[in-house]
Amino acid sequence: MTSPQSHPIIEKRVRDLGFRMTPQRRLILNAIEGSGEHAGVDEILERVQQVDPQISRTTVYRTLQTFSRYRLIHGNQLSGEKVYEVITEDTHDHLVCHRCWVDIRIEEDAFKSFRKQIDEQFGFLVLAEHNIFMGLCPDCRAEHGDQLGRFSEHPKFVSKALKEEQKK
Amino acid sequence: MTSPQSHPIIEKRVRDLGFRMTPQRRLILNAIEGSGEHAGVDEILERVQQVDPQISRTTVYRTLQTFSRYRLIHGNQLSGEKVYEVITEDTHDHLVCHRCWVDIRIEEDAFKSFRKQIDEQFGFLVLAEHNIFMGLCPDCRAEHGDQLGRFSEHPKFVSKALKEEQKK
DNA sequence: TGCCTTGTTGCAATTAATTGCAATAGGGAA
DNA sequence: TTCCCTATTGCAATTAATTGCAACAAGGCA
Repeated sequence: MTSPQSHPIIEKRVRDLGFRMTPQRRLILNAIEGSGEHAGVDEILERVQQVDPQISRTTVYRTLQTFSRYRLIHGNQLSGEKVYEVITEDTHDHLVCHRCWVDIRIEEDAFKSFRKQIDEQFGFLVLAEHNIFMGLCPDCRAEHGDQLGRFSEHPKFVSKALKEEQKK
Repeated sequence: MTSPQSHPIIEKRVRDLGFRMTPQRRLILNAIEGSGEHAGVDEILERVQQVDPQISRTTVYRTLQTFSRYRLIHGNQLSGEKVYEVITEDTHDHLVCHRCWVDIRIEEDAFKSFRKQIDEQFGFLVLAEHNIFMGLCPDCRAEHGDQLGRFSEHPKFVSKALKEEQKK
């Protein structure tokens, strides 16, 4: 399932920045790309170790940090968990529902006019991409109205919740 | 300097949610409000312990987590550090420069049309507020153009960098 | 006001994330 | 292809963040 070469363009960018393309890094990039859009650290480590169990957690942390810093990947806080995605030309944003945690992917276009407005008004160039905007999805609005309710639900991923269950 | 009652409205919201208003929590809220806009965990702990050195780091972590979860405060990832601000009626966003880290505060208005657009297009109600949008400020654009440069600068706060220096 | 329930605190222990360093290996140059 | 420089890795150690639990105290109720 895991392709030997994650993404030729990214690999080139890694090298162009003076970094070395190691098997570990390739696997990490694959793990991020291969797991839907958003991958957490644990999920990445697990996927990576399925191929090579030798790879250390340290390497994963360090790679994510380095690549984030140089904008090869993008880390985002998604309800408690920090998740990563690879930055490609295909930029987009996310609408995530506070209540049901559905993740609606939207194309950059929707954000473009905001960017333009900020440029005109402040002269500031917004580079932010892969934004996650929390809110309420159409279904939840229809069912519960525009209120968040007394409390927002606990921000747990299915995978994490499952793992917790299995422990017990 | 530190007012005995951080913010009557917030205190009410805390109680309304069924939480208890303890001296520790009051100090923590004060610490956040009192330290410009964005306060990191260490800064909060330091400020709080200036008044009552007994207050534990655990309590700070736990309060921030609980209050974030219930949207009394808002945590944001600002270049490596997680920072908090109290959520009041006065919502606003931030433009932070990748290069010089200047923080430009902008009123919600600029974001409103984006919100409206998303509502019309997807039926999704964007609640996200206190957003931090990274980009390039007018000064840096004038000096260096619209490129980020080969690498983005290390995301360190002055306060943190200072502390590091003092250690050595 | 004083009692009592139960949310909250602080300690200690646990788990997660980061860092220092010696060994390893990517990949440019010969 | 081989050599060599140095970025990267993995281990162990350190530091940061979370959790369990007994003691404490906020604040509703009599």
